[in-house]
Amino acid sequence: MLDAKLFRSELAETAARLAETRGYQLDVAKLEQLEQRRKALQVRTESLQAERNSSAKAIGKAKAQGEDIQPLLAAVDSLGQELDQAKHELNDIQNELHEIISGVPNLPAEEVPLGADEEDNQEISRWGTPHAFDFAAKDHVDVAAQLAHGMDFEKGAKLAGARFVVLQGAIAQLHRALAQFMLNLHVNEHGYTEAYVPYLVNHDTLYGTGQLPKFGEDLFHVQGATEKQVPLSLIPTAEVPLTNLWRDEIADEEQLPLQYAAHTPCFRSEAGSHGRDTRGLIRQHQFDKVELVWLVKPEESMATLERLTEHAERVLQLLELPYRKVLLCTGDMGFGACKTYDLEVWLPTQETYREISSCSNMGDFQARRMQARFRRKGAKKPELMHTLNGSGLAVGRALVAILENYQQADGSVKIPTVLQPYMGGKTVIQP
RNA sequence: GGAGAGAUGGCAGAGUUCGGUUGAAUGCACCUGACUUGAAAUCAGGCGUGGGUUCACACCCACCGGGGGUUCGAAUCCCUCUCUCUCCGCCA
Repeated sequence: MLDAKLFRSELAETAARLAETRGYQLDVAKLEQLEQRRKALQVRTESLQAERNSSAKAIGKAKAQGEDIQPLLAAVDSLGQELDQAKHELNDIQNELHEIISGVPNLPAEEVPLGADEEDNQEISRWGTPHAFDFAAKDHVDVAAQLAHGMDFEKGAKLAGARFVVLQGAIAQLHRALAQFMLNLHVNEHGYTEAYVPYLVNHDTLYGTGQLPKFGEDLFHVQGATEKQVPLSLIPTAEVPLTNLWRDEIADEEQLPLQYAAHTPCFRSEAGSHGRDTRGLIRQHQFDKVELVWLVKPEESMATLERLTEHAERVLQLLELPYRKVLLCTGDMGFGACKTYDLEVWLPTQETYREISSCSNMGDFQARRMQARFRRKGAKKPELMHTLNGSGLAVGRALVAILENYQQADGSVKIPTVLQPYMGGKTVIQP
């Protein structure tokens, strides 16, 4: 959420910037009108409340002294009704304002290139050289099909439906090895605190990181056995629980920066992507991810984004997977981000780079929703933190990349050196 | 699953019986000043969060787990939800 003050004192500029960067049309006239009414109503409501408070005190005093309070009661007779009405009107307006404002995306950082979609993203760097195959390279589905136990989409469909998979044998083990390797790397070498978190979260938590109210249809919602139980939702990423660890908290300055890493499954309804990436493991309703989250002081967030991205890159480098780093343009960034790097891994059969990590600085956008704050030493007022998150990496897509990049002519798949200790020393998965 | 107790400011902990000047006693922690060579101890003062009006000074409003209700007035009474703790049962 953007600072409400932007919608009051700098409405025109904010609207122009949102249109320029995000193609987001802010209804300026409506906001102005609502804001005007809000102001009048709030002043009126609060002065009625002040009046009620002082009357109530006067009545209390008179009663204590044994005076007749009937005339005083008569004097405030109509006040209650008036106040009720003013409160309701104010409440309606504020709800309306909040609904509009909480649906406005974050403003991109200055240095983010202007653009409408992924066409305008900026390639920053490339690492590694795509392997030249002297045989016809297969995609990960076909590679896996040749192995003793593979990737079983039919079983996935039987058990749950489309976009679910069952992994078995060496592939399942490789999948686990990847997650373990990543988490160990970040915890042991990059300073992250390992966290185990709930996979089901409440609506306040989802609001905090920006999934609600606007993107509820991207999630799986879970209702307990009784109507009375509070509704929960499956996390679409560990960013949600990790970042919300500091919702409604005030940290001491010395506690920052905070950095968390967690390996969790992620659940996405993929409501808007019917027909996209239907083959293989690329786009599933359930996938595993190692997520990295930072909570920092505002002045440190941009430098932290670089570090966070390097940590994700390090995973690809150690796995020896060719990738490129892309700076997303204003139009392609997520709702809450002010700057995002995507890491894209090389997939030989698609002859293209596919997203495997997304690292974002959310600025104070989530922190404001969550009221995640810190207090500088000696300062009276708490300040909003900045939050960042990045995948380090998506486990399923990393598995895809390995199967495709490490396949050999005989149908076997080499195991990347760094994963071999996690595979009982095995160096290759045989057909 | 059954029975009971509880949720108050950074922490601890009064207030809830019998609603009234209580944004909330007291202690600890913390900050500022005095004393001191320095520190400790002591003394004095300060010390929650969010929001609104205002150039500002300042003033006002809301908040005692969440939501709703009763009332001129609710931390205090009623309803409801959530969470925590104790005992029994069950369970990975």
